[in-house]
Amino acid sequence: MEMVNLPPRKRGRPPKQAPNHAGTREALLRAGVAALTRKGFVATGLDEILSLANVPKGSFYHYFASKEAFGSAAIARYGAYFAAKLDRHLLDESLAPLERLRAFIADAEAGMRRHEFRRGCLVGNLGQEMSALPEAYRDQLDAVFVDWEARLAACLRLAQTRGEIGAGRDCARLAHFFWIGWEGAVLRAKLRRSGQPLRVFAEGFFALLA
Amino acid sequence: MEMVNLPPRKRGRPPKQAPNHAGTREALLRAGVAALTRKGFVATGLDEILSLANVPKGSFYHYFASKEAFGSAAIARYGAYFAAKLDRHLLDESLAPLERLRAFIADAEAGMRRHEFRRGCLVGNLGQEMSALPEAYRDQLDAVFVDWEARLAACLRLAQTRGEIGAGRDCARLAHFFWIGWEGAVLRAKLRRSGQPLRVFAEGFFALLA
DNA sequence: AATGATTTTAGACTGATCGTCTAATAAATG
DNA sequence: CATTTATTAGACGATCAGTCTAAAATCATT
Repeated sequence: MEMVNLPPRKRGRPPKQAPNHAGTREALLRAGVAALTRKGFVATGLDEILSLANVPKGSFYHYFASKEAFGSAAIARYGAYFAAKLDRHLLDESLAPLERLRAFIADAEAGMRRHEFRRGCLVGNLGQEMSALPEAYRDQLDAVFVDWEARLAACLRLAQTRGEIGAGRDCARLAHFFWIGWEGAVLRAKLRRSGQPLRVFAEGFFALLA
Repeated sequence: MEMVNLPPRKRGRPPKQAPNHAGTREALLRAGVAALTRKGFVATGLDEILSLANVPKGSFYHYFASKEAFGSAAIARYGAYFAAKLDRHLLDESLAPLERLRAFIADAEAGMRRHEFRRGCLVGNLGQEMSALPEAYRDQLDAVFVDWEARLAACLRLAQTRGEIGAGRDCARLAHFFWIGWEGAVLRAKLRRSGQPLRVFAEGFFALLA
């Protein structure tokens, strides 16, 4: 865990000088993302997030209007965090395009292994729970997938111009295919506590490109 | 919904002659499978299952030791129900092997559409929730996947003997790949309320076989 | 420096809902 | 008629998301 035991929060208005400013809100979001990535929305209680972040309940409702609003912020945070991770690999000019994708996949597996395959994908988790969630999450979750797909599609198109993928292939569709299956692989990896499903899916995907 | 408004249950031992309510346990399981398929384990309250099945709360704990035991029975029930559905298609000798798989996929999509894409796969749902579930579910859920994979692998091997799949391919691995990705496709179909992700994944899978 | 406004934390409290359990009831059994 | 077996009614304590009041620490104004 990234326990960050900061000095205990003090009551009252914080000093303007100390850039501790957004610290509490940040800590809540970090703890929330971790919890939602592991257990999903419904199974995660506020108290759990609170004690994980070492923040009292009164603060939570100062920074967020409701659990629903908090979840929405957590989705946005995770989507952006993951998009950055994607770009770090997919725009890495020191590698050939498809090698970048492989690097991302290896990174993702390492990340899951680091947490003993107890954490999955926040977006996948909440997508699965959608029937029990605020309807407003639907479009937000879908938009995150669309964003990730666009980043992957760009990388695939680059691979295409370099002849690593046949000229006739629809890269947007391949990217769509990838994320559909990838979420299934993450689910299965969590169930089996193993990176093998990730590798099986990746191998199949690359075979499909060839 | 399959509402079955029977006469209200009476207290005490039921008369042997009138087995009108011999199906209490059945009704609970049916309602439970429907609820778990839609909302997963954590988000499904007992009261919801109870009112859906028109069964009083006291009865629940007569037939099941706990919610955990009930969930386990629901997994078994769903696994068997789905295996039967799989066999109905994959063993259909009036079709070529790969056409059988296509028939199953079309059936599954029709099933999801019938419920407006609000229900997904019970095993996928609970797999995703695993971090918040009784640890005993893990092996049970995995075993269901292994079973489904074996049935698909047999069908693929048959296709292989008829030349529909290249002789060098590992059918067990292909079947594994299929179920990994299929669960992702179901997840996505539920999120988008559309059968398109199912078709995109299926198309990719068949392209992989060719 | 004194005052009042602003921002944040403390944590008890509420009503709803959760899973579980005990006692009561009704038929079967001998 | 007494006992056993099968089933249900509803109470129970725990926990949930969310609210509210008050206290505390700083800022802004003078």
